[in-house]
Amino acid sequence: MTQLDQTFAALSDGTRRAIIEKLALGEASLSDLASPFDMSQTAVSKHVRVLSDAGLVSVTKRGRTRYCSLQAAPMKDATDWLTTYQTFWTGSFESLARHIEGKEH
Amino acid sequence: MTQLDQTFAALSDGTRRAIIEKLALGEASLSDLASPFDMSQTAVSKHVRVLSDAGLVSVTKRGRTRYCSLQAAPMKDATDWLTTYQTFWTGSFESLARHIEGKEH
DNA sequence: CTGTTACTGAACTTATTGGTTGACTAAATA
DNA sequence: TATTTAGTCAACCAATAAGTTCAGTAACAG
Repeated sequence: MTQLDQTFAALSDGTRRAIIEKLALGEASLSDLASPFDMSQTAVSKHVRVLSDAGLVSVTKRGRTRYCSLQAAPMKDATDWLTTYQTFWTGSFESLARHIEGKEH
Repeated sequence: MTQLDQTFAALSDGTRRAIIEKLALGEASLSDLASPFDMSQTAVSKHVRVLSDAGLVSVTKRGRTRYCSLQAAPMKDATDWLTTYQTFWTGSFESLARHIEGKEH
């Protein structure tokens, strides 16, 4: 699994995206993150582990509480990959073809 | 699985991203897509199936050949999700917090 | 008509995912 | 000190993913 693989895989689950959305508002503890969901805290803890393995979230322990916060870099890479091909999706196909062919020599 | 789940899951595999990169240059047959990879054509066919189930690629049959081409909409949704939170990653946290809180009333 | 090419489908294997429960450690509180 | 709270870890389960092989269909080429 490459970094990009892990990032997109982490984003492919609605629970994990909801966690990211909440963390975008600021740091949160694991129990804060878990409370809205209809699943065990262990399950949420596992989702956070997936996010942190992918480097999207960092976890720091203060007392008995773990605080989670977002990490920018890997998600920026995913955004960059998508926006490169966005050129195609928005219709300016020819310029993208030139862009990609340009990389190959 | 929601549409966004499927889109991100489809993008989480390097082989599938390579297929998308090739299709960004234009339509290609399944055998064209399969040839660069060190795996069976059946495996590549399955990857294309994942992409087409997610709506990222459309397949049309002409004669005995299947031609694949990119579909914009679902990937744009993924890009949109990411760029919403990009506001955070690029550092302008306060404005994102206002943006998200604004959606909730 | 015969052979080859372009695929699909079914059956199978192995690994990973997303969830559970129960037992545990560590920190705060009464 | 005793209890609750925050969280992890290990074991387990069912479902899915990513690959394989083999057999088959459909279309083109000789």
